[in-house]
Amino acid sequence: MVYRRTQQVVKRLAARRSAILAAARETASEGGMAAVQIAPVAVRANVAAGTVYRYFPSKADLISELIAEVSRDELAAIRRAADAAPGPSSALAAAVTTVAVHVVTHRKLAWGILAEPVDVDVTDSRLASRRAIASEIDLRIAAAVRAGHLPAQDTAMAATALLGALNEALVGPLAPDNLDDPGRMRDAVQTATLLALRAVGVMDARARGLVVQAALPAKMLVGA
Amino acid sequence: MVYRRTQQVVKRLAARRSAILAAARETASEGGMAAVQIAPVAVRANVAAGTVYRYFPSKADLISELIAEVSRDELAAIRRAADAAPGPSSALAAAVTTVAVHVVTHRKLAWGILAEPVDVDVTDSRLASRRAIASEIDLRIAAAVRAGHLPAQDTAMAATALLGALNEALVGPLAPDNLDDPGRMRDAVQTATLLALRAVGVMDARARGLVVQAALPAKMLVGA
DNA sequence: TTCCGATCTGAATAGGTGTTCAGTTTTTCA
DNA sequence: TGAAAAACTGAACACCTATTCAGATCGGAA
Repeated sequence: MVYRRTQQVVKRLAARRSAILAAARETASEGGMAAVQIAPVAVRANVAAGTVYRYFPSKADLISELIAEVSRDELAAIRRAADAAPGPSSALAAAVTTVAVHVVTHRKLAWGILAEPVDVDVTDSRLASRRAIASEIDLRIAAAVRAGHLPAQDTAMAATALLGALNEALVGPLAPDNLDDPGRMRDAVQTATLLALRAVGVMDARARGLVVQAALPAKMLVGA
Repeated sequence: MVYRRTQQVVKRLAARRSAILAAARETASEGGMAAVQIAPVAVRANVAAGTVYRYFPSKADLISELIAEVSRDELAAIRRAADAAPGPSSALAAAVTTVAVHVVTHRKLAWGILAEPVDVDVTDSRLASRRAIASEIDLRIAAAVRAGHLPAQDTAMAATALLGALNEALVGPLAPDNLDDPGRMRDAVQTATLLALRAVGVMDARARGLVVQAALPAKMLVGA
């Protein structure tokens, strides 16, 4: 054996891998998944097209990992926000608001991860991503139900529907325009969150209160 | 002028056009939009691939018209159901139930029309389709608000979110399995409809009643 | 310094499907 | 019946981008 991966090399390899993923993420954020093509991503990451294949077996794997990464970040943010809340209802509201804020602030990326047509099959990672977020919301709904704050219900379907409502209202093609305007964005987030919370049975008045409370911490997360 | 389109020919042309569209629709129903390729559709419609292009300028046009057609049918069903209802709340419930029943009974088609990746750009027709359905729901929500049955709200976003909830819960990748089983299907439709109605502010108890009432007519529509 | 394997490069390749079009068939009408 | 026009056929083409791979370069050990 005359060659061994030195620490330095290991680091550089890892850095390159990250660079490629980051390039893919930036590209998706700017131009949607359609823009995530091997050649442009490679250029952005300062490598040749062929090099991408030394790090990812295929484009599908690259995009899958991009989806997984974004999904992990989002999940972490949701947990952070929810765990900081004083009770189950607040936690749910915080979780939902966090999702809402995240998707409006990264609409193209969110759309790309959720539903934008891609030429490779990323069904599985999209499913996993959805499942992860939905499970987390499911847990929070279930906790609120146990606390007697919400009516008994099919929490899995409730979580799914809640996210569907949020996504369609905020990132789907029928989402309001001018969501880049901070004021409109805040309104949209609050309105959508209110709808989502009412869907699972939070009473209207209570929901409004929770939304307003939850909005601040979630807003702060954006800067982080 | 030595050639004129005779009535017979006009009919045959129209029939062929319909046959091609029908073939596309069947193909989409069975295999999703991904299966809608020119060659297979042409075979199914008993024409050559080239002939498709005498009726539709491009695959994008073919699919766009497929989307528009399905959308028209759906809209008509919604209106029929809602108009038959005794009051604004019932009308809304009937409309929502109709959508729910339609999407669960034609899940692949619904998914294809809503969100499945397609290799051609059908953004516009998808948008138009969503907009048409959403507008109709919007109207119904607004009517219920005017009647004092629902709190004042952003009816446009409410309609969008409501449909998002329904679609995600019933046709999205997280929808329950075994929706082919009639019992499960009925449960899923009722649960999703309940969630959707609560989102726009229908009180829980009232919503349950409306859902049960609306379910029957909507079920009947399926057979029609 | 020198050698060898790992890594990188980027032009060439591959594969799949929408689209075209030259030739064939069908239809109309004098 | 014959001629002209429309309609149809289906094999060939075009296009696009993921993927490959032979050669160039880099990094580590003796």
